[in-house]
Amino acid sequence: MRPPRPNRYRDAWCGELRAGDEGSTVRVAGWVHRRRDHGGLIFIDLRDRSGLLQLVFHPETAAEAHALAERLRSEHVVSASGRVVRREEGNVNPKLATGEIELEVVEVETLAEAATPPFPVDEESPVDELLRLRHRVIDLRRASMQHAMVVRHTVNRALRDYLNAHDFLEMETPVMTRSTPEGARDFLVPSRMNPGHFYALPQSPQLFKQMLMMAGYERYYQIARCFRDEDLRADRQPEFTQLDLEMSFVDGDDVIEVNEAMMARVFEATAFPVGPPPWPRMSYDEAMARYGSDRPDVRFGLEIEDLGEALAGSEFKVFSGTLASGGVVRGLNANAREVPRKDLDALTEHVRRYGAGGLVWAFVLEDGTWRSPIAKFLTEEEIGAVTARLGGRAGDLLLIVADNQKVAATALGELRLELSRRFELVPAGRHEVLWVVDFPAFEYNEGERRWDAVHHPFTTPTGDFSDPGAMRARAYDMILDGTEIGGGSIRIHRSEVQREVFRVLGISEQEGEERFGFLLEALRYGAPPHGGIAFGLDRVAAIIAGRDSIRDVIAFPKTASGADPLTGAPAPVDAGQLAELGLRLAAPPRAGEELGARVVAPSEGKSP
RNA sequence: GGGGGCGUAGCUCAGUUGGUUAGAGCGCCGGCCUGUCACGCCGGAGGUCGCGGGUUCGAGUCCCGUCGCUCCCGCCA
Repeated sequence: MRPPRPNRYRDAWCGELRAGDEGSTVRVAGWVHRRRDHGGLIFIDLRDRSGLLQLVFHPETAAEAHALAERLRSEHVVSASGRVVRREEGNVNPKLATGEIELEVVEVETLAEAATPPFPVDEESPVDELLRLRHRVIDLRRASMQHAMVVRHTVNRALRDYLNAHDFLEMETPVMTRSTPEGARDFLVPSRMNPGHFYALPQSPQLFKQMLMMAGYERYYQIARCFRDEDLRADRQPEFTQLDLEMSFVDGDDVIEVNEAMMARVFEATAFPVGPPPWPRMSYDEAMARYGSDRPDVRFGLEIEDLGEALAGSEFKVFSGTLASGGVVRGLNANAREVPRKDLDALTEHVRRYGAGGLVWAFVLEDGTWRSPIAKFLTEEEIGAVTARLGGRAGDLLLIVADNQKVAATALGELRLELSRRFELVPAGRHEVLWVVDFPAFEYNEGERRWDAVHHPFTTPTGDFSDPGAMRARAYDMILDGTEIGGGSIRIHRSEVQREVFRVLGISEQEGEERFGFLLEALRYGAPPHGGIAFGLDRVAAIIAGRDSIRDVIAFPKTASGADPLTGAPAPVDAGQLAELGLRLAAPPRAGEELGARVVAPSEGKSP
């Protein structure tokens, strides 16, 4: 960090003083991280954003400062001046960047006292996340949180640096808008001036950025807040941040190349170990077949193989019946490892969660036969063929699922991931980026009995509209370590194609006009071929910072129930506000005291 | 909407088969301590066992309900 502008509070950063500063007189300011009072000598670790610095208070040479230091407590805010001295041999603390020196304090001023924090500002013990969120200001002081925030900033800065240098314009789009349909539920904002009418918060700036292309802006980007009113997960928040970008007169290759260069810059800036682009591209079909997922984690093996050929003539009904009805039999080789019966049952339970009827397990024995509940139903040839297909050797555990194509793929894909967690199959420090391409354009929704867009309704499809299931989308996803971090496509730039897609999706002429009339109209006045992508910045930052939850890279996140324990949002509003908006509640709000925000307030009222 | 885990001191947790006055470490407060760095030593305070109901002579412990946190399925790119 650059030195601070000298003022009455400080002229140096705590964490940046070094042996070379020995002898200089400096003033530092920050929070009391720890105090070690020896009765005579007092040591205080002072913390600011740059790090820790040990202050020493000598009773003889600085009696007044020493007396004041006796009263200092954790998290008090102070400004202290003194002389930087080199520590004696043996007193050096190698764990501290500033460990070779310390500040011999001459004068200290308390700028603010602090109530005892509800939990320590250190990394030693885990703290309940609700408590961390309730006291987020304290939590954000911790070094690991500050690091996560810096990582996030570094990601943002690298993105902006790259895009600014490549003629992208940073442009803003409305947050109060008409719903842009990505399929999720919208957050709504009632309009006071238009009773009964609502704005929607954007699920993404999708249509606006397309219209910017139609307006001739060529290259656009935005770090955009997006909103989706759906149930949360560790990697999903009701509001989240996307890097959104769009380019005109481009093909998929153009977009992919720009984004590879951009993300390579991000990985470099954050010292995240990923190989240089170009990164591999894998078709959707291949990803589903080999990894059972459209966001394959390729950091470990355990690839899925099709066993249909090996079992084509099998008499075993579970296999023959599945194959006869158009299903598949697939499996993977979990390699040689001790897996007790209890764990096999747990793995079976795991695949059942994804719809599979069951899981067949088989241990390959020295003589090539199997120890397996189904061994007696298969011929020696079939066992040999399956073992060969899976590359099985003595001691290996083979796992097999028979089901329809989609269930078998998903179940085995999730089984792979579960095995990698259980047996820690991902090598430490290994990270892999790849693109998944050639997605199907449409997917048949059995429940609703209609076609859904796999990407979104504005993606250019290829193929014949008479057979939507066979059409492909000009779409691409960037996958990092088995997480989709970005997804984009070449958009539709001709209104007749857009109308055809709406027709496939069952959106009537009238409905299309009502919901997307503005887009269709813009298309009529000359739209350039264009395409772009959006990255989930929270996910990118979380992976790079090594965090399991995106909440750890968001300064003020919400809990899994969508509440903010810090501010108490969401909260009831008074009757007057509702009346102004022309709204009346169907049911009274639950008592505020019951909300998580108010339940835990352990140190309230405890002041210094 | 469904399933799993969790809820005991400020924090992190233990608490046996239901049994007297609910414990530990850290933190906090007080005392001692001049080279510590998660300082050390001595002493002390601190509890609506999430909340409500039930069973029981007796409930932190068993049952029912409920609230909250969290992970997952559904949902959601």
